[in-house]
Amino acid sequence: MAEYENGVHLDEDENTDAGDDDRVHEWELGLPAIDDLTPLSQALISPELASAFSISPEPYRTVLDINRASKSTLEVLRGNPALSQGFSTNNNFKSFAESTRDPTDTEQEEPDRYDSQKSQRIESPEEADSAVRADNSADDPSAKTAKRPRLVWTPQLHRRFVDVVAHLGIKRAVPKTIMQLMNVEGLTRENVASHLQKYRLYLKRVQGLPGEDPSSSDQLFASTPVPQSLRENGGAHSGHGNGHLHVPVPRPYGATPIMPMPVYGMGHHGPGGNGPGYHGFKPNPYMASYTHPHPHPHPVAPNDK
DNA sequence: TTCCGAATAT
DNA sequence: AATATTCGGA
Repeated sequence: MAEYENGVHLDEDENTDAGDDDRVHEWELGLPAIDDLTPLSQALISPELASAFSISPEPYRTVLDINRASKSTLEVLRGNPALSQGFSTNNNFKSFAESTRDPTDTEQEEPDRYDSQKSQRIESPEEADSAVRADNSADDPSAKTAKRPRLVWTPQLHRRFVDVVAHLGIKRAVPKTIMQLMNVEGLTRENVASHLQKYRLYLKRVQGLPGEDPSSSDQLFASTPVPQSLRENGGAHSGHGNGHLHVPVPRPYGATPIMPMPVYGMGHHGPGGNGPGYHGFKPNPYMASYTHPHPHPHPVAPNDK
């Protein structure tokens, strides 16, 4: 399937050597924010639909592969021939807005970036790429020993999280792996573990008891669709040798596309009247993959533990 | 030894 | 409530 796709093309009419970095930068700025794109984990068509129409299953590819690929792409774009590997600690996309920063800076740890302009958070890829902390007073450059400020799970981060977890499937979704695949600067395994714990609780709640008052649920979680790949399934991945065994039950569309309403953005307040209807997110082209909490939608091998 | 996950702490 | 830390067990 196509990856993040943007119909952007470069104009070749001008110089091609001199201000390359600038041009690349400019080009990058024109790209949609990472969160505006349909997530990699989200199949463009539902599995049911795919098999119903005999669409060849997408070759298995891990997010890791994709990350690596995009990294190479970026490096090629900026003419960096150093294509050595080793990604888990490298950040692919940063340095976007970093051209304005000190170019001699070699350090790239320490995820400290917090907007002093609280009212305007620009949605950009790097926003989700570095963990946003609530404090940036400590400047100990060593990532160890220094107590990191509490991680704030912004909608962007959570999105990424859900994305990765969905990709892995509930069984493979363990903190370390999630953390690696999320590839968020400064994000620790503990951070993920903690969030994962909570997320699992949330899933249990929601999948168990249908028809609940949305107001009683977490805003953050409620605003993110629960991928069907999380339905106590091994994760629809490489595992099966040849999967003709599935009984796809093609469900025609017109089902019940849920469009979770994002209501976050500002800090803690009750459901009182909020001023500006802050919407940071455009509706996602999610397919109707998740209708109502039906216990067993599909051919699911109860392959839990 | 590293990692996971539940319990517990802040 | 949200996130961190602890801790027993795989």
